[in-house]
Amino acid sequence: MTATSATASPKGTRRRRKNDPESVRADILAVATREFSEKGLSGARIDEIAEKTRASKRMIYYYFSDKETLYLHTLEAAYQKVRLQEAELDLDHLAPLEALCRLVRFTFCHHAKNPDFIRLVMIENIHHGRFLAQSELIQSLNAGVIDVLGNVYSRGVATGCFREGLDPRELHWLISALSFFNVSNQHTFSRIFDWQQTAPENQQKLEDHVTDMVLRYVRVDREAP
Amino acid sequence: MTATSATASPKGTRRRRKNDPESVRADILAVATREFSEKGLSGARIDEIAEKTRASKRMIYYYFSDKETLYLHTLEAAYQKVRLQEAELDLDHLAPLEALCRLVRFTFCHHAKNPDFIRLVMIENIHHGRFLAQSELIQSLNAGVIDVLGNVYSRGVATGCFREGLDPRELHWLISALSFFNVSNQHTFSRIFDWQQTAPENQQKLEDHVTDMVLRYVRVDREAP
DNA sequence: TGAACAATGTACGAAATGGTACGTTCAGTC
DNA sequence: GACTGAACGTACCATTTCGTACATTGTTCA
Repeated sequence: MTATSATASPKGTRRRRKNDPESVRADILAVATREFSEKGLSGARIDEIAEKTRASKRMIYYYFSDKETLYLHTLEAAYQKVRLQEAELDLDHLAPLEALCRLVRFTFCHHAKNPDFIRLVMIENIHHGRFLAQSELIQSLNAGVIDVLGNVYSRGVATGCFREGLDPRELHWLISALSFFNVSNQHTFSRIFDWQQTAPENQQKLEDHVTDMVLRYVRVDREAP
Repeated sequence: MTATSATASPKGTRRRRKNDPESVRADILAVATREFSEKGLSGARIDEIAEKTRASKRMIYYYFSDKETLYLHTLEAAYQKVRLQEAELDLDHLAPLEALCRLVRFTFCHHAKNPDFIRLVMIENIHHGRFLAQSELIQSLNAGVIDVLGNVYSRGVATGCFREGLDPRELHWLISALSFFNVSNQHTFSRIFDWQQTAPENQQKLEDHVTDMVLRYVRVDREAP
């Protein structure tokens, strides 16, 4: 257990400040993530972030220079977090078909479980990806994702259960699209079509659809009997 | 030809104001659409919209009360415009398979051609669809979309070329997801995977993938020879 | 022609907002 | 213990930004 709240102090004693740079920085980043992902770059307010932090506004500028830099760090931290989670997925010991099935289901659920991240990516796209463009960190983080899928795919082609000629990057695009949209457009879609998209039973349906759709697309046409 | 710019006047003559409420309103809405879709609700500035308009800031408030109401009207107008374009699609005279193919390709291209609309929908989702929820207009506009797809689908089931048991609404969800993502995430995807997604040849590839994927999903499994 | 109302221009106000100046306290080093 | 740089608090500033008050011009209709 590390040093905690500086406000907790022996009663009556004049409260002494306790320096804890690491946790202050982390706290700011956590609050900023919530605020930016909720309200966007222009919608989020530095003053509000400051209020919700244990630290003060001064500290935000001390560690992050300005609003846009704070946003960039938020984005980077978010990518780092999700890619770390994804790295836990181990597909090498599975047969290609099962591996792909597992990968798709994981991607779908993983997106659904990280709406903050999805929203940050949406917001970054609204800004034409100009912050992401500044970050070599994010670029490098994501290179591996395609390789994982590429391995599964080529194993499947070798085994004869997957069609030839598909590009892993395009395949990843298809899987991402279906998983991303599930989170990004849940509000408009639910309201327009009067459909509780986020209800567990509907989420299950969609996950099955998406998985099934991808597998049907990649699998070889049914072999003649 | 209707009344035009009030700035054009016989030389030397003291410029007289010409009232043209319809076009002023339309002009404001057009500029607001660009600004909101580019920068979001909180990012767009009323003053900037006013500057880019032939009218003045006063007029914005005169016709649209406040910023949020202007945004709502922008959103409604955008939905109206795209649904009108979609209504031109006539599928009844086509065989189910061709009709579905045509519908998917149309949806994909239509999204690609209307990035402003897509961005507004993204922005609306960032706001949890709370403005869309206020608009009965938008709700009613979209009801028909499912019916069109539903008709094609049931015709296909009747003909025996489509599988049974699929829900038109869920089918629409899948088609939307693939078409929407193509526009909404083009920036991050292009940058992260170093892939010119918007290049014509890649757009063609994606359109083919998406169409093929949907058709494979809906078609009956290959009939035994 | 002249009310009466709709449409428009100009200038301004109050609050919000990003950012900073300046001073104080903490923690490690000689 | 004195010194130094990092870590932090408070108060403040300049600008932006939404919105409005007030005056003026256009248009329609009796």
